Amino acid sequence: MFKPQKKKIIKKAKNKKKMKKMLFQSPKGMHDILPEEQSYWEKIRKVSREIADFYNFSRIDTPILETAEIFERSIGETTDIVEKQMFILKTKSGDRLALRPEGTAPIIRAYLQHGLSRTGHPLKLYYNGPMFRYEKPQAGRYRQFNQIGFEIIGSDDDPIFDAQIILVTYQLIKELKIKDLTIQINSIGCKNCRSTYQKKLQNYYNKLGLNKICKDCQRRLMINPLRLLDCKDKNCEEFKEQAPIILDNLCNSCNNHFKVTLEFIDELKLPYNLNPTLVRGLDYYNKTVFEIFTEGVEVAIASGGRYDYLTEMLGGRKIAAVGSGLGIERIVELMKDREIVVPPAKSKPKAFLIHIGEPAKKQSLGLIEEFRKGGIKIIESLGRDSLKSQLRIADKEKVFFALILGQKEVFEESIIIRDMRSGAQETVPIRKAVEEVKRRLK
RNA sequence: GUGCUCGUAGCUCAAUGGCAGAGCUCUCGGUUGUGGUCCGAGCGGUUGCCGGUUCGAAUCCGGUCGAGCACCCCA
Repeated sequence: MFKPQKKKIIKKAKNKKKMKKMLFQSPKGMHDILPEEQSYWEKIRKVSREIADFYNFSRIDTPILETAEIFERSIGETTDIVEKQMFILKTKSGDRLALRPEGTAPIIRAYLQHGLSRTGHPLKLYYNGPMFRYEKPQAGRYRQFNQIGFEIIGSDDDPIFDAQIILVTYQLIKELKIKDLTIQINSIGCKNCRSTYQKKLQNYYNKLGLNKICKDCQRRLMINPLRLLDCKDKNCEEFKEQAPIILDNLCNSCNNHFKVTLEFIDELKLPYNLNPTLVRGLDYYNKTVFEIFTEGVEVAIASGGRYDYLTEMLGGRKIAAVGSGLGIERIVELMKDREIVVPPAKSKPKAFLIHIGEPAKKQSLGLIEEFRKGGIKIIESLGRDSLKSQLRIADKEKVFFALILGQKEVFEESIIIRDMRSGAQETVPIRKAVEEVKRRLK
C-alpha cells in the first residue's frame, strides 16, 4: 500500500522539476522576427510604403480573424486552403472565425461593408500583415507568414489595371534589389469559357483513360481539372503536352482582354513568359493570372490576378478587381542569400554618456533628456558602474564622443567630452554640453 | 497529409557505448577616473523532450516535439 504512493510522490516531484526547467518553443511554422533581422523587414516596409504612395494606393488593415465563411465562399470549398489549411476557432457565443489565410477576401468584405465604392473608382488599396495556413512547414513556407498586397477595385475590367498591378508588384521587388525576375502570365478566362474549357480538358483525359495518369491527376480530374496542367509527374508530361490549351479556348472578350493586357506589358518591356499551365489555386480568379519568380528559386515570390466575381461571392453587386500578393519571408530570405545590404533599423547614436559615482548617475537621465531636446541620439549603459566597462561599450557602439561625468565634474558642473577616434578630451561646462557636442559633430 | 534527413552552450562545431569539450559571443578583471589589441577569469548543458536496451547512452532502439528536403500545395 505504501509503495505505490511513494512512487507517485516521486513522480510528482520529478514533474515539478521538469515544469520549472521546460522551455517553450514558438508554435510549429511560426517564427520570431529577431532584432538582428528587423533591418530587412523595415526596408521592405519602407519601400512598400513608398511604392504604394507613388502609385496612389491607400493603406488598409483588416482584422486577423474573419468569419470563416468569407474564405469558404471566395477561395473555394474544394481548395486545399479551405479543406485543410484554415485555423478555425469558435468563440464563446458560437461564431466560427478563421485566422485569415489570405488578404484579398477580407479587403473585399471591408469594401462592401463600408461602402467604399463611394470614395470613387478605381479604389487602390494595399496591406501588409500576417496570414495563417495550417501546412507542413518548409523553407519559405510557414504557418504564419507575412504578405504585402495591392488591390485595384472598380473601373470595370480595364486591362490597364491588370498591367498596373503587375507593374507595381514588379517594381516593389525590383526596388528591393532582387534581380533576375520573370513574370509568368496566363489567362484562365471567364465563367463561360473556363467551364467550356474545363469540359474539353476532362473529355480529353477521360478519353485517354484514367489508368494512364497519376493518382493525383485522377483526383484533380474530378475536383479541379485546371490543376491537371500543374502536374509534375513525368508520365503525365506527354499527355499534358497534347492537352487542349486554355489560351486557344478563350471567348472573344477574354481573348481580347488578355491580348490588350499583354500589349500594355510589352509596352513596359517587363520580362514575361506566357505560361498556359499557370492556373492559381484560388477559385475567385478569372482572366489574368500571374506569378513572379526569380532565378534559382522554385517558389513564386509574388502572385496575383483578376477577380471580377469576388464581390458577388461575398454578397455584393458585381465589381471588377485585380490584385497581387507578395511573400515577405521569401523576400527576406532572398535578400539574405544574395547579401543585399540594407540600412540598420535603428539610427546610429552620436554620443555615449558615462557616469562615475552615484551623484553622476543621478543626473544621467535628466542630461539625456537635454540631448533628446537637442536632437542628438545619446546612449548609455546605466547598469554598469566602472569606467572601463562603459568605455568598452561606447567603443563597441562606435559613437563619435564619450561624455564622462564623474564626481569632480558634478562638483564643478562640468563634463568631459572625449573624441573616441583621437582620444583627445576637453572639459566643458555641463550647461553647454549639448551645444558643444552639436558643434563638434559638424 | 505521405516519404526521407537532421537536433550537443546564445552561435559554429568536436567528443560514436566509458569523466560533455573548443572557438566565437557575452560578463568581469589586468591597482587611484579612460575603449579598441593583448592577457586572465567567469557565465553558459541533466546532449530538444519522454521512454527502452545496457554495468554504463550525447552515441544504439522506439515514440514525441522542432527544423529541413522531396511530394501535396503555396506567398
